[in-house]
Amino acid sequence: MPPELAPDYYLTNFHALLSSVVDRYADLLDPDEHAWHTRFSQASVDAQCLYVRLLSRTKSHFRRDKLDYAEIDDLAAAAAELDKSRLLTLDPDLPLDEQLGLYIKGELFEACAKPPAKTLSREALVTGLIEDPDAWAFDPSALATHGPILQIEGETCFTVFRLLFFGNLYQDLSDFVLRDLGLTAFESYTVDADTRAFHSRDQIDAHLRYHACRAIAPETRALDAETLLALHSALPPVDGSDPALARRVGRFTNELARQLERLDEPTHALALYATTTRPPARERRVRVLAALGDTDAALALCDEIASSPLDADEADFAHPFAQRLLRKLGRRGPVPAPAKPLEVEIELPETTLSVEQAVAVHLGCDGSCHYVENTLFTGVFGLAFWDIIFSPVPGAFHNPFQYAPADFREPDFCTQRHAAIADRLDAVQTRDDLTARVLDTFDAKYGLANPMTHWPALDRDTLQLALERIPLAHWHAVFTQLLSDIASYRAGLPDLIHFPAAGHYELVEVKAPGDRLQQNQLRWMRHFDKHGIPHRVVHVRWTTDTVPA
DNA sequence: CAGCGCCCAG
DNA sequence: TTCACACATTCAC
DNA sequence: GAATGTGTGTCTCTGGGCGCTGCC
Ligand SMILES: [Mn+2]
Ligand SMILES: [Mn+2]
Repeated sequence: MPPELAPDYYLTNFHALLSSVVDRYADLLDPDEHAWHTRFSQASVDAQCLYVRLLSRTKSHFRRDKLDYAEIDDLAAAAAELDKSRLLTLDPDLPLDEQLGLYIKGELFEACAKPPAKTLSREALVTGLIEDPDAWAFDPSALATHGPILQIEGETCFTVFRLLFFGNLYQDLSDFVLRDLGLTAFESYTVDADTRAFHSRDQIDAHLRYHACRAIAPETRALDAETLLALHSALPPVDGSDPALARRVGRFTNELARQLERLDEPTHALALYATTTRPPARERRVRVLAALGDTDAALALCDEIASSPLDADEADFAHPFAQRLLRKLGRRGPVPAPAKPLEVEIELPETTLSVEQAVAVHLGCDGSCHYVENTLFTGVFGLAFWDIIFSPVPGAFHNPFQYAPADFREPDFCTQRHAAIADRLDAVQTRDDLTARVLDTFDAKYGLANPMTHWPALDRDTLQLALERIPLAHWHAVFTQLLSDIASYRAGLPDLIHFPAAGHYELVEVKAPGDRLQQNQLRWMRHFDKHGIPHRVVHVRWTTDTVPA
């Protein structure tokens, strides 16, 4: 049973957000934002309530006759007050399409003296009204009888406050509610009061510009070349001082450039890719250069990537691609095939289960077999290093609603915590050490949001069995690889873990007919080979029903 | 009137 | 604020 | 075999109301 919230819960949360931002960032707020904050603070409680209610909703315009909040006594008075303090605008001039959006289909029909057939869809009705309002003798004043329209003001100010509070724009006031209802739980790390996430107004504006660009084009697949280039030039410049923004801008740039490739604009795509180092920008540049026939440039860039790869994908890409390119020119011999993992084939009757589950059932006849994919090893990793992940490194935690430290996705996340990580690896000398730490953390932290352990997918008994069967050296080898590049190695782990009745264990990657090993799966298997971690690929062949029933 | 998608509240 | 994986298609060798 | 695109399940918290569509 969820706890009950106070009737003014949302106002309390809003105040908490505002004062946190003003306390921390007063010097970075612009005059508009200060004035907005002052006007809100001076409003009556009823007016504040109404304002926060409306600010929490997705649209910007509301019909007053549709609003009804139990805790607001005189809604009309509150609206009038907000209008006076310019936090709302009563009856704004609205473009017809936005105005029509506030009324249901029946009301729109009633506003037409000569309405079309009722079978007309809402969409067609609205389109028709916009194209030719006179055709159906549409009378806008008939809509006004439903009462005044409220337009919310100051949304952009609140956007800035949200950005400063959360560090992003996808979290909002509902995060407070979800926490207070116990629906999400965050680790109680120490929030860093001394290190600010934003250091200058320019930095804030850069984030806002990025988010504005992103908001214009949620689907880059639909855009033409001109729009893609315009969007790119509208993006804020990035330098090394704001890696979080650089990551987002880089990601978006790659998306724009990839679409330019699809539109057969390779030169423009190259230019965009060249503005970011975020993978796979360099890999895409190599491919585009190769396709354009500029082999020398492609090879040079391959060398650059190979000598300083930014992630595992880059490392795996550069050399083989360069070899293929050379071979095409007849400059080198064939590429030696990389070592192949142990592969076996089994025959199973078709089932309604997924192929992974079918094989799990089959192998489970001997001992037990579990469909864990990435969840087991990443989950144990998260538990073994839990306190280090949430350790109060300067600038890691800015608000109580983070599932991970701010720098978790940065390449230097581990180097920043290197000493603690090395100590932990050192301190875990026996399998019992590891088991105790992992299970204790599992019990103590169960359900808390975190970046590595996906609770619903992690079964405690399976976890315990894995800790009993997998030697410490193997855990170490997996942890070390994850630590080398968390983003690249958090995926690609085998589908199943098999615990035969006789003891030991084996990791099993299942492949249905037509499916093949992916790059990240091969990468892990190379690592398993190196460390003697038992694994195999099971290819399934479906039994052909030759015997009639 | 069932089914859907969207929006909202807590 | 997706992401990870499987599966389909196309092309080239 | 390589590359690309697409689909699916899983995430975000969940139940309820509303507006709309389409079928009977
Ligand atoms: Mn899988
Ligand atoms: Mn598989």
